[in-house]
Amino acid sequence: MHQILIYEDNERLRNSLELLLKGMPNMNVVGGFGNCDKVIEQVKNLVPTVILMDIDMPGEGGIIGVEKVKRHFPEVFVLMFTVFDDDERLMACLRSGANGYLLKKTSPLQIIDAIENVASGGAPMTPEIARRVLETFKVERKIPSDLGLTPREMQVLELLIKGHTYKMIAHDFSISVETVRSHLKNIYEKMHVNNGNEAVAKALRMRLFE
Amino acid sequence: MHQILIYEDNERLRNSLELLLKGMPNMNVVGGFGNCDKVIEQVKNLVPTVILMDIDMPGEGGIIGVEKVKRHFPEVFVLMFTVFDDDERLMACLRSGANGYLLKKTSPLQIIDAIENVASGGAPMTPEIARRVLETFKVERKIPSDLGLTPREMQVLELLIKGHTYKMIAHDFSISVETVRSHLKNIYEKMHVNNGNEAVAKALRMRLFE
DNA sequence: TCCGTCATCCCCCAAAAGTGCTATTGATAG
DNA sequence: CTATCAATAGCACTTTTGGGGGATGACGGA
Repeated sequence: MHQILIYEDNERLRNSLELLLKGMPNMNVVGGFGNCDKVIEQVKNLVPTVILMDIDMPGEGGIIGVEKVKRHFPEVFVLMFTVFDDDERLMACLRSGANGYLLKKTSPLQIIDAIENVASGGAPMTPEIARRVLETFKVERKIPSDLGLTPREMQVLELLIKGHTYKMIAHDFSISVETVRSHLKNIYEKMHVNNGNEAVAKALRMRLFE
Repeated sequence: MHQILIYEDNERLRNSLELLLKGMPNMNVVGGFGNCDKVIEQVKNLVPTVILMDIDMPGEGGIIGVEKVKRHFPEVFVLMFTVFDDDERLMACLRSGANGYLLKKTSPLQIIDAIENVASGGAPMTPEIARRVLETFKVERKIPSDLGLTPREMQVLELLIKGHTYKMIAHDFSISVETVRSHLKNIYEKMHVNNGNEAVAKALRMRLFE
């Protein structure tokens, strides 16, 4: 039996949802609210297993809502339910740990499906959303920007990032400090930076290391 | 009519797939191979619209395969199809631009579905895969880890990351170098690091700045 | 009011880093 | 065979950094 809590500011829609879900034999709607202002208390009291969460609500919206819920009750499944489909909000919800993301044009049948799905550990998304999530991965792929650093230079840079001094680096590789110096000079030149701090920042931002 | 190309080293499975897909009125299997060694040529000659791609194959596997295909023919949909479900490989495929990811335990019906889905711009994933993709997002979420840095200290650290020297920072804020020094000392202590490079790396890794 | 924190400033001093040169060796590519 | 390049090393010199002190005024909470 799924215990469902609904956050949706449009009363008519909220009522429709309640009706829809109550019509299912294995679903129980434990509550419905128009904003997330008291979401923590409400979840504590009503102990839902799945939350249907609208994004755009007066007062605290669904993005703050999912954050709060997931921070305090990570075991509760949160299913975002919204008309919005901009990447900004989508990513914000996903980062906050939303378990699924439905667009409001989703059919009632699919909503039921999604609830079953999320409750059994899945992550329901409309194909459209899934596509955009994958798109993000591609975008996140960092250009294998080639600075032309030699293998040795990469090793030296790596230790520099770890906070090692020239002396320590020299010792680690059993080479002279002067050599480390030389490598660093070349590294700085290739990276177009003037000191270690900048090089470290640039290297990490380019995802040369992680 | 979907033009389908199959990469799968298990011949029996490959034949089953061909049979299955050929049984559909709107699908045409244009070819099937046991590895990706000549994937570029093959795609060029057979002009598929959708590729079913196994990951583990002798010679060039599916990960190299999807990379090649997506680099040369970004418009062709690639559907990974594998027994492997480790995060490593999954992410590698997604980053390379795979359009969907199916586990081999997926039912024939779902495979048909997935092909239709991917061809219409969706991103079919098993619920299990979708869950893990979302999981990745959560992990990537930055924890607002609190080092207890004061506002001023944050400003100083920010400039340090930009590669500014103490002197430049002092000038930027119209304060003395000694003050910058003091701030940095406090910053290093709070961050438990011993020098600027380490501080820069730690700050960026903690996503204190971006 | 007193205590803690923040931001500011100062001194000293040693260690580390950065700059500009040169130079040798071995491997590799043309 | 030569030219290039990676890796090694050195030296001289300046600037920057880090660690150890200590001090002041302002502000805010207990």
